[in-house]
Amino acid sequence: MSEAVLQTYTRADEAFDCLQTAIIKGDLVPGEKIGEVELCSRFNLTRGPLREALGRLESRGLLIRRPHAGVKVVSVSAEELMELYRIREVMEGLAAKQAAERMTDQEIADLKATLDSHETMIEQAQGQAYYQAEGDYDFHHRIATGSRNAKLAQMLLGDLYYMVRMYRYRLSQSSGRPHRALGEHRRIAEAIASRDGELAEFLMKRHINAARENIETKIKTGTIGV
Amino acid sequence: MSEAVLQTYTRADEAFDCLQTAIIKGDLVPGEKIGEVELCSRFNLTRGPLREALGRLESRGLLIRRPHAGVKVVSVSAEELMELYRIREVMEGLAAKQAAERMTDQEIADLKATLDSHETMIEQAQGQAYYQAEGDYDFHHRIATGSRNAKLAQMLLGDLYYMVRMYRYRLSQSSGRPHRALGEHRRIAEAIASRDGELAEFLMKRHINAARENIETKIKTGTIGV
DNA sequence: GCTGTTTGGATTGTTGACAATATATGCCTT
DNA sequence: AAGGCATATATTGTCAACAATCCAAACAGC
Repeated sequence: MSEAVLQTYTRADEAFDCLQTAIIKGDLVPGEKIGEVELCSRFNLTRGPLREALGRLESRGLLIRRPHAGVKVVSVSAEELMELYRIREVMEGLAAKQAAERMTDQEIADLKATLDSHETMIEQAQGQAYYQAEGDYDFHHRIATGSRNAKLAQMLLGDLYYMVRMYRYRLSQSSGRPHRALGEHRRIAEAIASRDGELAEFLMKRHINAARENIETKIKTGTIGV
Repeated sequence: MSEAVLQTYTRADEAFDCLQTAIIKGDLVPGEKIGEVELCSRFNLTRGPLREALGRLESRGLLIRRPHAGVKVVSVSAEELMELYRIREVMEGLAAKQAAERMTDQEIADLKATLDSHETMIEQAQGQAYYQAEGDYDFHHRIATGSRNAKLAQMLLGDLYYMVRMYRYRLSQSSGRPHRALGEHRRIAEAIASRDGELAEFLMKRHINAARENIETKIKTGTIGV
């Protein structure tokens, strides 16, 4: 949670984080119109920083704001979630390719260590969806930053992942295929370790596509609903 | 410029547009620290809407804002421009693929008409870089929206294109290969018209990659500088 | 009884003033 | 004379009040 060098943490940042997590966790239900003053009293903020945070959130597409008509959290649909995964597929494929070319040996070692701890977490806390999700997020996070592509990492970490996590909370944990996902993660890490960019890209794209299909079938079979 | 249904246009939006175009056009030089009050007097704004706009711009990565230390426009590098094109390659490839699957016949006809007018523009105004750039932007814009992928279109049109256009203005027009680009555009349009998604994706990726290489060689040979 | 208008209330957008913080200058110490 | 520290200024972050706008309910007209 706490970053290394934490410059003066302004109220607007606080508001931004609060609202973002609230949206992701579903505390702010989508579609419902919500007033600024209520948000202020709910998060102990004033309207100045709040409005700045709202502007940022709107720019990131997490909420819609019509002038003089209030804000509302974006309503979600299964199709849009699928579209998000299609974007992730190509972007994370690129990230994996560039990571294979540019990651340092140390970063690769850390990546593998992450997978080890992830494995023990899965064994110990079976079905503890939260840790699985966090481990999955950590893996993809490392590859995104390892791509050495600032804009790519920004778009993945700053936009897409928050969106996906929002859906995830709403679906009360999606994947539920920890072992298979872990195996796929390992193979991606191996491809990166052997500096095989094309293979890493291919495996990553297939990995995300599999996750997408997994969710799609669950939605279609009615296992989970949106 | 003027959109069809223009909801009440708030000052913050105005500030956002002003600053964005100023950044893209280079009126705000990168790296230079600039104060809020100066920005206000320069664009006839007050600090409230200005700050909101600054938040949005920062969220989009066009400027960096350190608390109590002012804002500065992102400084650009040739490598970052190359990274942008790599992102464009995969994302627009996806857009082309989905556009081939989802565009209406009317949209495809419009796309082809766009290319026709683009051709006449190139013939009439040889070397008029501005129109070439606009035509190119129009083509890619149509495909992005035609993908029926809201988030993809938002990321392309809302983030990447502004970045690329910023660099473009700074390089005082890049491509300079209108005929070849037009031919590539036509082949992409044909692939979309024949509903061949994979081909459209392949051609689009190659098209953007070629543009990237074109700029890269120009930078390396010193034809243009950043 | 229904539609169109009008008025009232509430909410958002905006403004200006106040407080907190970082940078820069000058002084003191070594 | 050079470096570090303290102060001072200027700039940003924050706050509370004002003005503009939209939504809803009530009333009049058909």
